[in-house]
Amino acid sequence: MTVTLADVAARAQVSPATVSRVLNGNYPVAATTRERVLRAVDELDYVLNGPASALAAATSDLVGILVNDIADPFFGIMASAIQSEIGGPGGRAGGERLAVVCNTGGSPERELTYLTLLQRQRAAAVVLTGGAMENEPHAAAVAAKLRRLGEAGTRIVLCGRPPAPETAAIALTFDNRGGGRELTEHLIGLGHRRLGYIAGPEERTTTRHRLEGHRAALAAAGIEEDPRWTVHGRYDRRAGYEATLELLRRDPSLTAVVAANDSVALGACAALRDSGLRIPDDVSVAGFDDLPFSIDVVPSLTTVRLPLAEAGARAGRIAMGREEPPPGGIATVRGELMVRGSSGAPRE
Amino acid sequence: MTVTLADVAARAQVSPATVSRVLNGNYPVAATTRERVLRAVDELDYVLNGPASALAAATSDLVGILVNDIADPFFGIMASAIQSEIGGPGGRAGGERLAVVCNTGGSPERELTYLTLLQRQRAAAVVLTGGAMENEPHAAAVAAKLRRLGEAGTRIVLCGRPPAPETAAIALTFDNRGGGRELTEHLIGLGHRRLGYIAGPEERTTTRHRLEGHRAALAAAGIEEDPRWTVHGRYDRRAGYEATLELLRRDPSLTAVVAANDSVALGACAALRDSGLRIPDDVSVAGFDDLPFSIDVVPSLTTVRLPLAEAGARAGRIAMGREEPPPGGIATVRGELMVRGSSGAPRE
DNA sequence: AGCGTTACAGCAAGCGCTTTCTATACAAGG
DNA sequence: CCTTGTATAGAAAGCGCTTGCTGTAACGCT
Repeated sequence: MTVTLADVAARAQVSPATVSRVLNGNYPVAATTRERVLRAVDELDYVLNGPASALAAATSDLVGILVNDIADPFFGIMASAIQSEIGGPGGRAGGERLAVVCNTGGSPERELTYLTLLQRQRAAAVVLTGGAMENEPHAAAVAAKLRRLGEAGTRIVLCGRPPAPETAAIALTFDNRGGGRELTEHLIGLGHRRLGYIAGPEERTTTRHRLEGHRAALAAAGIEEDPRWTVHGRYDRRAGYEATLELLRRDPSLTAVVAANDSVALGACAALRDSGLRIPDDVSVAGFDDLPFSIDVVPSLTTVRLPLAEAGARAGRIAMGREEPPPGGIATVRGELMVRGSSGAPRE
Repeated sequence: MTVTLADVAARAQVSPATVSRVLNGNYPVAATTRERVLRAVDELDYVLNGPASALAAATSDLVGILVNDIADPFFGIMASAIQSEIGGPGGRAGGERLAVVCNTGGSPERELTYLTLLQRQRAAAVVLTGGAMENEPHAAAVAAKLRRLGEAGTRIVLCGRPPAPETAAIALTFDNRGGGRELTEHLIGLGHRRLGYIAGPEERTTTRHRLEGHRAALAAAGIEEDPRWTVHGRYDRRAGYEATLELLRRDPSLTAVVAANDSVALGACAALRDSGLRIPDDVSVAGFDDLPFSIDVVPSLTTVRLPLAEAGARAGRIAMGREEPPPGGIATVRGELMVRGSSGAPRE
C-alpha cells in the first residue's frame, strides 16, 4: 500500500541502492540517473521511511530538547533559538533534523524517562536546558544516562545548566550567582537594608545559585540576613504573589523584594499593589531573566538580562557540531544588570 | 557494542521473541520467565531500539505538535497541555509516547516540511495549533499532506485552527470572530466611537476572524470604520508598540485601541504611555487570549480569555484516541470576555 | 593496442525488532 | 491410556532501508 524505495527503483529502472544514494546524496550518481530517480520519487509521492533508514544507518535525525516548562517563555525562547540552529526545515543547517521539545515539568522521573526515550530513538543530540535538580540519586541517574547516551554517539549540550562532571556534556552555564549578587548589590547601593527574597523551588541549582549570589551581596555589605526574609515557591507569578504576602506578614518593614525570576516578580508587584504599597516608592522589586514583558510592565522591571536566545543558538550549533565547544567543555554566560523603574531608593 | 534484544534473550535463556513479548506485554508470558527477562534487561541496561521496533511493527510512538512560535506563551500553554495528555513520561496515558514540538515560525514551507518529517517518522498523531495561512496554494498543499498522513493512519487534530475540509482532521476551533465582536461591543458599550485596531499578520485566519468580529461589532453599532484605524503587524509587543504610534499619528483622536492579542496590547500600552497618554483615562486598550501576565500588568488588561490549556488537553486526548471526537469532527471553543482595568469610558 | 583509471550502478548482507505460525508440555476429559 | 485443549516458548520470515564490495563500461595514457 505504501510506496517503498523499491517501488521508486522499479519505476526509475534502477536498483534500490541507487535511489537511496540519490536521496542521501552521499555517493556519486550520474545526473541523468538522478533526474530519473527524482522524477519517480515525485510521481509516486514517495516519502522515506524514517525508522527504516535510521535502523539501517544506525543514526537518526532526531534532536531532543529538554525543558522544564514549555509554557514559560524562559524555556520557550531558548527552545526556539536552539531549534532554529538545529536546522529543522528552513534552518541554516544542511540535513533536515527533527527537533523534539520535551517538557519535563521539572520532574526528575520525567526527565529520566525522556532521556531514555531519546536514547531509544538513538537521538543525534540532546540539549538540556534550565537548572538541574540537586537530588543526589537523581543527579547520579541522569549523569549515568548522559554517559551512556554519550557513548552511543549522542552529542550532549547543557544550556543554562551547571556542568555535569564525568560526562561528555558540553555546558553553557548561566552565571546565576554573579547576576544575583550584582542585583542585590544594586539594591543595597540604593540604600536598602531590609530585603525580602522570593526563591524558586528548593533543590534546584538555579534557585540555590541565585540565592547564594544574593546572600553574598548581603554579607559583603555587612547586612545580617533575617531568616524570615526568604520564602521558597515555584517559578511562576502565583507563587510570587503568595510569597510576597507572606513576606509582608513576616516583616512589614521590608523595603525591597528580590524575586527568583521575572514571572515571580510580576506576582510580587501585584501583591504589593494589592497591599496598598507603591513600587518603588514603598518597596522596590527586582526580577531575573529579563523576559520580553519585563520592560512593559509598570513600572518596568529592574532585572538581570540573560542572553537566552544567544545561548540557545550557541547550544544548538554546538549540538550540531557546527561550532567548537568552549575550551574544557564549559562556558559561563554572564547576565547583565538592567536597572529600570521598579527599583529606587527606600523612603526616608 | 550496544546491547540488543538478542543479548537480553541469551542472558535470560529465552528466545528473542519472548523478550519482545515481555517488553510489549501483549502476549502471555509465564511470570517466572517474565521475571527472568526483566532481570536480564536490568542487568544489561538494555534500551529498546526505537527505529527497529517502529520498522518491524510499522508504528511509532511519536506524536507531532506544530506551533507557530514556541517562544510565545500562547503556543507554549497549548503545547504543554497537549503534551501532558499525550502521555509522555508521567502522563496519564499508558504507552510512553514522545511528543515532538515543532516550531514552524509561521512559515508555510517549514510547516509543510515538518509535516513531511513527521510523515517520514510515521508519527502516530499530529496536532496543529494556531491559525492557518490563507495562502491558497499552501493551504492546498497542507490539505493534501494531511490527507496522506490520515491515510497512513496518523490521527490529526487541529487545535485553535479552522477546520480543514476534505481531510480526516478533527478541528477544535476558537471562536475568534465571536470573541472579537464581543470585545469591541464592550468598548462601544462604554461609549467609544473611534477605535483603532492593531491586527496580526495578514493572510492568517486568526487575524482575519478577529478583525471580522471587530468590524461586525462596529457595523452593528452603526459606526463607519475609517481605513486609517487598522494597522497590521506581527503578533508581538514590538509590533504593537509601533502600530500604536502609527495609529496615533494617523488619528490622535482615537479613544480605544483593540489589539490582536495580549502581547500586542502590551506594546500598545507602552506606546501610549510613552506618548503621554493614560490608560484607560485617555485611551482604552483591549487584548485577546488572556495570557497569564495580562492580569498582572497595570492596568490589568481587558481581553478575551481563550481556554488554551483545556482545548490543548482535549486535543491531546482526541489525538490519543482517548476521547470521542466532537460530532462532525468540528467543535467551536468559545472565549470569555474579561473586563478589567484597561478599558473604561472615553473622556467627555 | 593494451592497461590502468575513473565513474557509476547493482548485489546482497544485514540493521534490531515484531509477529505468524508451529512445537511442546502439561492438564483435563472420556 | 489416549485425545483434545490450553498455555507458553521458539523458529523464522520479514519490515524498508543503507552500504561495502563487486562488477563493468568508457576513458585516458603510453
